[in-house]
Amino acid sequence: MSKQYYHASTYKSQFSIGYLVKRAHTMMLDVMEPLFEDHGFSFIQYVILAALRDGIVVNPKDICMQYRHDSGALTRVIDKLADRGLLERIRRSRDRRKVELKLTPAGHKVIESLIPLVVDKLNEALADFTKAEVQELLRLLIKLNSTLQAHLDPHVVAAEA
Amino acid sequence: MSKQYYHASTYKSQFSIGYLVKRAHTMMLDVMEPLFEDHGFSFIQYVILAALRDGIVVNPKDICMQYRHDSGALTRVIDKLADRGLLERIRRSRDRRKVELKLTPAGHKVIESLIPLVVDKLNEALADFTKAEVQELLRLLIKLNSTLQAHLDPHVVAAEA
DNA sequence: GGATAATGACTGCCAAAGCAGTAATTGCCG
DNA sequence: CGGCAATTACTGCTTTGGCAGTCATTATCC
Repeated sequence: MSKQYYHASTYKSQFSIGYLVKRAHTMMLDVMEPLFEDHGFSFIQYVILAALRDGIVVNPKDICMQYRHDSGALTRVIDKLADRGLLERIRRSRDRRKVELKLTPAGHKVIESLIPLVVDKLNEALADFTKAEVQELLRLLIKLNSTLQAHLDPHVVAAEA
Repeated sequence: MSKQYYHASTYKSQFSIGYLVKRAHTMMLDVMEPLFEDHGFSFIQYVILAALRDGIVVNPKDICMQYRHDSGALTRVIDKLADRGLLERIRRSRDRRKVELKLTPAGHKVIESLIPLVVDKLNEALADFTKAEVQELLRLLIKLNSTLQAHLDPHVVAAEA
């Protein structure tokens, strides 16, 4: 059905998209995590603040799915951020099962102070790239992600009803 | 010093290389992990077997650095794989601090049986890509990784002594 | 409309990762 | 050569993530 770029008989991890993505992610963590720890935040805490800032997530459930974080563990992380006054939980009457997460002014201030540090590191990581290469890498990653997303979603693929 | 692709004032996570790589990694896990669990292996166990198969790592230390896995935690994972007879620890006289990990025939058999499953999923994930796109994505990821690697290594960059 | 299933956040328990410290071995430098 | 720092694997303890189950709320279906 799908074309064969990889073949079991010739497969080597070194040229696997999976391996290369994992490796990139690993090294990104190595670069980024110290930034946040210096400011008293774990990586997942940064991720949550940044995702809220940019509207990537609204509810805890969104974070669980987007970042593959356990629901139970997440509750406790959010507790800590809320205790520090960086975000608040809001129960809307629309669907009272859901909790809407919202950055407080203090939360906004924190995430905005971290962004420049991240931007610097990203620029360093891309120092050898031309502008066209960066754009192409972005395009291909976005394409890969949308394919993976479609492959994961139980959503309807074909036409029906 | 380094060119500015990202700027703090316009930064949005959605177009961050870091975010996109993390997202791809997350979804790869969502796709791959069930494969291994069905066969009684965790993802990290698969990673270790595959890395040994392809010569990416030799010692526990290699795994720690390559995959950012805690040294202590890793000892216990290796214990279990050794208990199941999939790999063995060898002390060479060359440097007796190091432990060389080696797949047993049973270990080889297991990893070879898992590879086709991985290959299938990778091909599905790349179904919408042209061959040229795949090659370009590989090239750019490898380039990104080598830049990150250089940035992380404490090794000497400039000329000296 | 009312029973039943599904959803979302949360809690308690267990397994795994992260941290610090230990022991054995090796590299380094006078 | 001899002392000290660095490296590697490993062990105990703490923190965190993963899992199962609960409760409240909403959607579904007869």
